[in-house]
Amino acid sequence: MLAGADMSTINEVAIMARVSTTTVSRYLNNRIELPAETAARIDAAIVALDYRPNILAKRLSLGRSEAIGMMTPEIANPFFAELAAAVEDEAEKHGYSVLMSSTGGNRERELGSLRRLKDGHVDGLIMMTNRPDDGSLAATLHHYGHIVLIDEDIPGVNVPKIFVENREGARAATRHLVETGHRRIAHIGGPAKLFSAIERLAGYRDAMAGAGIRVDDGDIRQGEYSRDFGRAAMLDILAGDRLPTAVFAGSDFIAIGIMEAVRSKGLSVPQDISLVGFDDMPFADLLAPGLTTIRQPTAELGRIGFGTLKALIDKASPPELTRLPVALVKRNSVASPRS
Amino acid sequence: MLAGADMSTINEVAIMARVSTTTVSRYLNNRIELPAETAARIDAAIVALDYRPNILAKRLSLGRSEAIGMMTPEIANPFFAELAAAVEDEAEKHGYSVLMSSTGGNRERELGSLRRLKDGHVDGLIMMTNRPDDGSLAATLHHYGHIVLIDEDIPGVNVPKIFVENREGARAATRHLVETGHRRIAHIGGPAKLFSAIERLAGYRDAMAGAGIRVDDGDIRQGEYSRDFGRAAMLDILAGDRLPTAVFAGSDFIAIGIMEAVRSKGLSVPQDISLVGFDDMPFADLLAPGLTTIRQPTAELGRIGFGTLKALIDKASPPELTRLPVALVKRNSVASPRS
DNA sequence: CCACTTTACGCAACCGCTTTACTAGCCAAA
DNA sequence: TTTGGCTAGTAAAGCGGTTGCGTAAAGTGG
Repeated sequence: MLAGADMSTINEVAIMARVSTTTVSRYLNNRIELPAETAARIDAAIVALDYRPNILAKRLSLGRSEAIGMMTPEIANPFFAELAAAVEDEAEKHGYSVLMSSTGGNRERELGSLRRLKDGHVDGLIMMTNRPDDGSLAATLHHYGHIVLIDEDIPGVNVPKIFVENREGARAATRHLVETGHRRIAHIGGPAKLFSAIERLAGYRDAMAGAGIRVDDGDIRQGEYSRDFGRAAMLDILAGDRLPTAVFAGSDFIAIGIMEAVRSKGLSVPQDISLVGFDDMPFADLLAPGLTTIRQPTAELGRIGFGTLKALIDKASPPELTRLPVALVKRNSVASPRS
Repeated sequence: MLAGADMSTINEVAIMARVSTTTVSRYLNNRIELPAETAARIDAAIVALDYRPNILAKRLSLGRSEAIGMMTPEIANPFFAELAAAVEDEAEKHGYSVLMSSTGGNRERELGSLRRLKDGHVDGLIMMTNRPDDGSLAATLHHYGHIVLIDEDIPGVNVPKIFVENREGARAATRHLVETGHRRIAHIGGPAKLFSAIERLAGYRDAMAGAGIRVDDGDIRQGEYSRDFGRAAMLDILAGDRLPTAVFAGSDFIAIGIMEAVRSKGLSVPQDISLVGFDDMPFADLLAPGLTTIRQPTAELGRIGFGTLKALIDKASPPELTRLPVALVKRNSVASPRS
């Protein structure tokens, strides 16, 4: 049975219930109170006809699509996938559908996503990005409504934003290494211009300063949040003379690269090098050793993201900025330094 | 600028171009050929007014939503995420949106997904499942149109299906172990009633038979496609007396569990136990050692899945069954057995 | 020059729901 | 008796497209 085939309409319900379509519509949308008897007749008609409102008509009439868009750089990234699942879950509860769109960091596709918003495919958009904006996105965004930024900032954009406590998390990660006895701790982090990477670096510096340790700038490397960069940066560090005994990685992907580099030199984690990551990707505990890392409240991020967007759509005024706490997850990639 | 705010309509375009809306509509949908001059007037009006058709109106008028649904058990599973990305990519090219819905294997949510199809939220549905159906889903599905089954079968359902060569892949995996010198090869696979697991087991038996090796039924374990089951099953095997020198795992998740079990007994992969997985999950090469496994053509599965669904929607007759080839990916989890 | 075919469009109904503006009927208070 | 205020609805105009019929004007063959 295909939609539209022999679906009954609100009009048929009205006729059978001996009222007008207006009444049925109002009744169904709780915009009127009817005497029990009338209501019962309508209910009966609905059941008898197996009536379900034609959502396409409803949308046109209301001018709303009852769908939101979700733009991620890469849906195949487990972090985004988990986030997406949470958003979808929450959206469903409120009668919204979710249109995914992974841009692969492609400007064209990002604009395509925005066009869908403009063209009314969706009522709002949850945006995620993973690379610094040159300002062009920020400039464009002003022309659109109902946008929420999640996880990563696009500076200069005036929309509600939801981030995690990057700085606090980085501080906790670094402090954990310090408390385990490490003094020489390197940091291999994300893009120097990327919001989250900046915050994480700051947190690292906080903790080092707090412990009274001077940071050698050669122990800080910034690049992509990727495994390849992690490997390359670590190899470079390992090629130096005075080696760190621990590394705080700006992401779990970077951490994996670091592990590879360490191993390739015949060293091992955590015996020779302790390692803390960031993100708690689903694979973090599949690794050997399990990766000690900072867990982001992914699902929470998604839920709150949707809630914020919905508030926007409903003309409420959600908070401009929400920060979500992170937590240190201890596994087996950290040990005391060899004395 | 919000959708609906001050968007111009087809009528305004018509007036400005001094034609009727009918003509504009037909022109835009290539249902009419107009003299160059008229066409130019319409084009000019469209540009001048920045006109873009109201998709909500179009959908109502056409009775189509120009969206498809995609139902996965778990979008956070990287395999599904990759598949989803491919589907979305292909759908976008054809002007379709994709509504994701991850059911978590929950019957309620599966039915919710189907309801969306019935209610016209979407024009078609790509279904994935990961557990045996008791027949109830199969029974329900007959009432719906435009459904394509992907990756995993629901027996008794009469819709186009797209699977990978499970049996052939399992055969290749097992043969690879045999060729590396193994004779005693265990198989820890998925649910005994699940289509893919059955096929993979058959492929394993094929290869063993082909090599003239008798299979001891105690070397075959069936359970969930999960890490936990893999670990438990492997521990059980390791607790026995005559140990296999290699294991063919029904999925990469199972393989990870196996690795853990092997390690927990002080043994190692591949020195003591060789291991081949199935799926080539993105994390397969993050592991140490890298997991030799069978790669599924995930993106292809998504692309063909969408193509097949679109054919269905367009009243074409897509093939009832499509099989996609798989390939052995050699990494470092297989070695010759100790002599 | 007439009948006939194209060419180039237009009229108006329709998709199914929402919503504004209005009313018929009844009761109570002045 | 009139005025006013409920209660329980209704009629009809959208929302912005698509499309089955039609038709006037121009071209064409005989």
